[in-house]
Amino acid sequence: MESPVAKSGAVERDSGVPVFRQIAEQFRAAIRSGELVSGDQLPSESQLMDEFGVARMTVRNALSELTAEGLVVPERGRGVFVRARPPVRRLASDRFARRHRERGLAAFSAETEHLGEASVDQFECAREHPTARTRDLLGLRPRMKVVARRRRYLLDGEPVELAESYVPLDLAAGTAIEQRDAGPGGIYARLEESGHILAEFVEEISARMPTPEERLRLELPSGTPVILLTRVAYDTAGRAVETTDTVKAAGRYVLEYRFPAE
Amino acid sequence: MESPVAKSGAVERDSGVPVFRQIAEQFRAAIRSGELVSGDQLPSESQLMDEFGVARMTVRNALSELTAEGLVVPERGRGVFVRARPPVRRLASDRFARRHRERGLAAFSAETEHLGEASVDQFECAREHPTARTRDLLGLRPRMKVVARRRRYLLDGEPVELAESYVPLDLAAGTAIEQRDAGPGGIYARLEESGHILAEFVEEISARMPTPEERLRLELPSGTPVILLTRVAYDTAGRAVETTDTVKAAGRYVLEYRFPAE
DNA sequence: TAGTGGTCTAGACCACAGC
DNA sequence: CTGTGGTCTAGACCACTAT
Repeated sequence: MESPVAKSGAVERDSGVPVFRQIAEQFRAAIRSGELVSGDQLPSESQLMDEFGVARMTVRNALSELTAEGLVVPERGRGVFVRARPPVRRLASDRFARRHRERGLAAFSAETEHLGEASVDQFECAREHPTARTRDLLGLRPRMKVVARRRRYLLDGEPVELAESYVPLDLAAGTAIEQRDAGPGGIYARLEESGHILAEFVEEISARMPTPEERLRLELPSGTPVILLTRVAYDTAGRAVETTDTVKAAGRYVLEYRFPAE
Repeated sequence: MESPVAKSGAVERDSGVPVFRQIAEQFRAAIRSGELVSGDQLPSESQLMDEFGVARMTVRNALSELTAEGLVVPERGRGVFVRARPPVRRLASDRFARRHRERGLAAFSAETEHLGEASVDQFECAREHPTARTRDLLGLRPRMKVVARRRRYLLDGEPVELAESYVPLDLAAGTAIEQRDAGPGGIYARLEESGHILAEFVEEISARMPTPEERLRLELPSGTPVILLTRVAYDTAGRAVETTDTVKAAGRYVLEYRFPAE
């Protein structure tokens, strides 16, 4: 394995800066400068031990720091590679416009129409008691139930998003909202058909590290955070008629919002 | 150190699940269930070695996994603690409303008016050539310069946000935009005074792990991502008159956007 | 001074990828 | 088969915190 870093492999033992951090910094610099690009292989651990004259743990410490930063991805039996940056997907805030529903597109389809081939490979639907948070978002009284729709979305066969939608039971009972396929235009279209014309969406965005379960289901490399997006839909009477929690792989998405300066 | 996990400290050596991961999972469960709460101290490394009958590296591996997930924070010479969750700050999308400027509040002040005492402790201002990305966002021709304002914002004395704003030089030259204190209402107020009435904002949001420099400047514990927010301000003529890149500690913020269902 | 986490060494055995 | 990263052991010295 030839690496620009390998040749200049030198660390100061008594500089006060830990050796493993010096090694990590050399690779950080190489990646920043473009010397190493997406998919490039780093020298193996044993090569790095030789080149820097350190123990294996020191090398692994350096590599795990880079892994935690999301810069490199180790592959068992193969090597450590500079992380490939999948193309970024842009979600514009008009993605729930009525014109999309009128063309028969559900929310996720409208979002991703130009981004790839969308599909759902995990789906659960149930009537249940909402969590306190969901109850607050929907403005429900205690003991009222909701219809919960949980699903995993794929784009071109790769998992990109986990979503959980909740609709108050009195609005969803017996409708296509309780079916796997909620019909053309999705659940928003069904809600409007039953007289709840949508007036406003409120979205909340935050980010954090994924839970182990989310890392598995979204097939995330370590060192990559998730974006949490919660949307609440209000009808023209000001009632919250639906809320969706989504977990997206950060770095695969950019969210865009436009708003007037008033 | 008494810990609920410590007493049930048991791992299966040949279950196929790595021992360090089993140890980590026990603490994850304890934190999830509320058995361990913010600020609680975990058993020390040597206690964990005894309780689980493993080597120190195995214990440290478990702890570093929890650290990378942002669940715990090690403190040198003191111990490992369940991470304190600072209060979440909500930023509503009306935070740039003209009414705030008319009250003399600059953007950050309007954002954070109810959240704490805002201040700036690092400031740089320079005329320079923009990066390709900034030039695109502002729709500038090559070789046009911008005024760059870089600063670090504090809330109640704690760093919460890094911001870099860019204004085309022809709009900023000689104005208060080049001063540290851009005056009442901030740079948006100055732009409107010079005839560029603001019409629309476009914000882009993404998230990633911080660079080492960002981690230092924002005093972030490891295992906590940052939210990147880029805003472009357009005037009534449709010209991009300003753009700001901000880096926020995720987990300290929730962003909120409201938009009509159209 | 005793206890904590931070760094580092020098080994070992394993599962997995690729030839 | 060889080389890779994944896991684990058993030590060592250090800087820092608290008492």
